[in-house]
Amino acid sequence: MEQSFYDQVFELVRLIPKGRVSSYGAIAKSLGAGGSARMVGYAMSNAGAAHPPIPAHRVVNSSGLLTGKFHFKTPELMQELLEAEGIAVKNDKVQNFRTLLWDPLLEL
DNA sequence: TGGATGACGCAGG
DNA sequence: CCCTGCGCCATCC
Repeated sequence: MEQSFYDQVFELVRLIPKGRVSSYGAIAKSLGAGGSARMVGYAMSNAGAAHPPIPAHRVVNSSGLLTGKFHFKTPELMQELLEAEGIAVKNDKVQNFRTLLWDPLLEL
């Protein structure tokens, strides 16, 4: 059963280590779809409905901005989840993003 | 089958 | 640093 891009995204996102973050672009690229970063985000809209919960809060845009926070149950939830894992967030942006970034291509 | 959609990325001002 | 516009492309209806 061919797993759609969605499913591949879900599985990869679930592999993101606690206390680390990843970006839509990095995920898309690791799946061999460099230009479809938007699809990654689009896939995440299903994250809330997906069965094994997906740590979508660990996925931010290439700048470390919490662009998808409005898709959570509450806009504050995303930041709170990140801070609960030891990730500093300021002004909707992940601090030390470059350091915390988990690139599947490099670390998997 | 075709066209709209979108939790992005990058370049330019 | 902030904002704007354009391109990308799998999925949905």
